[in-house]
Parts: sequence; C-alpha cells; structure tokens
Amino acid sequence: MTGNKTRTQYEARARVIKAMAHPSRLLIIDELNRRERCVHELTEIVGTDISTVSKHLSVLKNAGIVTDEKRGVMVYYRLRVPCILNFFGCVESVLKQAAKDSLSVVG
Amino acid sequence: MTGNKTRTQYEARARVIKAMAHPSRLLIIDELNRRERCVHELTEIVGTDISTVSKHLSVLKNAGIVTDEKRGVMVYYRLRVPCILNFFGCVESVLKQAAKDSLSVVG
DNA sequence: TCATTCCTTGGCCAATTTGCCAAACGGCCC
DNA sequence: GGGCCGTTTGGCAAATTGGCCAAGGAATGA
Repeated sequence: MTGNKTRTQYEARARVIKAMAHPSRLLIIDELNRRERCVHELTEIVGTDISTVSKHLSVLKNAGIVTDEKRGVMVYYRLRVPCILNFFGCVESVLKQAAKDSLSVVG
Repeated sequence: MTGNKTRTQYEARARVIKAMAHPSRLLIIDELNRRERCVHELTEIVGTDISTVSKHLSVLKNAGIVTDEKRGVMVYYRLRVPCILNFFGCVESVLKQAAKDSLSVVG
C-alpha cells in the first residue's frame, strides 16, 4: 500500500516545486547559490517592491529551500539544499528539447 | 540584471517548473517514467475526472515535458526528458532537510 | 526617547488555477 | 449514416497567487 508513493507524498513534493515556480524566486535561488544575501540586496537584484521580495523569500523559506539568519538589523538568506541547482540542468534540457520542436514554453 | 541570465530565461524556466508543480502532474510524470500510458489509464491512476487529467496532460505537453501520439482512438503519452526524475531526488533532499527542522512543507 | 534603517505583515484587487459537468470532436465498426 | 468509445474543449465557481501601498515591528545610534 504505502509500497510506493502516496498522494500525500506527491503533495509534499508539489509544495516544494511550486515554491520554485516563479521567475523572481528562481532568480533569488540563483543569486543565493553565489552567496548569501540580505533582503535589501535581493530587492535590488529582483527589481520589485521589497515587500514582494520578502513574501517570495517567505515562500522559499516555508518550502525548506532557504534559511534566514538575522544579524543586527539585517536578515541574511542562503540556500539550504545545494542540489537545487542540478535541477536547473534538467529544466534546461526540457527547454532545449522544446526549442527543437519550437514549443511555446521557450518564450 | 546582474548575471548572464535574462528575466526571459527565468520566465522560461519557471514555466517548465510550474508545469510540474501539482500533485497529480507529479504522479503522472512518475507513472510515465515507468511506461507510456493512454489518458484513460492515467485517469484511473490519478482518480479524478478524465477531463481534468486531459487538462493536466496538456499543461505538461505545453511545457515540453511529455509528448503524445495518437494510435487509433487512443492517445498515448510519454516522458520527453528522462532526467526529470533526478529532479525528484533533489526535492526529496529538501523534504528530508525540512523534516529535520519539522517545517510545515512535509505535511 | 526619538529617528532611522531593514524587514515583515495586512489589505486590497486583478489575474490565474483547478475541478467538475456538459458538449464537441474524431476514429472505428456495424 | 449511426452509434460507440476515447479524448479534448468550453464554461463556470471557488480558491490561490502576485503585486503594490501602507502600517507594524525590531535593532541601532543619536
């Protein structure tokens, strides 16, 4: 029964994946892969309102993808699971394949 | 924008990831990794209305994750990019880490 | 204490997503 | 043609998301 994967497990996975499914959050993940960053820095990089970035970060944090650490007035975020980046390699494969067949995803 | 990646590229990636970000679609991907399946079979596995499954499949297809092939009356779907599955390994890492800190994602 | 800086939260609105039902489409066989 | 089966599409309601603005902490320094 629980032999393999339950619906609950798929839901858990989906929550993690969903947390990544936004351009700004992907940008944030990419940036945090380089080094930790405070919210203010990320806001400049992303280019939207700081409240919006803060909400994106809380989505990522809630999904277990990033951690935060308060040092003084600043809150520094960093990636919690480095392998997230391999992930992107695969997504690129999809996009490359899609490009061959000129699907609309490639945008 | 800081790096060599444009917003457009992040949007393309997000579209692919977003297409995966649903429990039923993850289940479908997992199943298609075993072997190709027609819509009717997938409907039994997923357990929702066939029209709902069909829409999930069109999301996956549009993202370049699956292909379909009509043979007679049936439409068979299969994975287009096998590495999608490695992807899950990483998601599991996230969940495992999250479990350690008992975050809510694990649900 | 007060002001400043950094960040988070609440409120609101527009846009998107998900599910079902019902209807349409497309092969196939009689 | 007519009927059946497998699949897709349209339409609708409920729920979720993403963005901004404004207000609410929390740490620091004057």
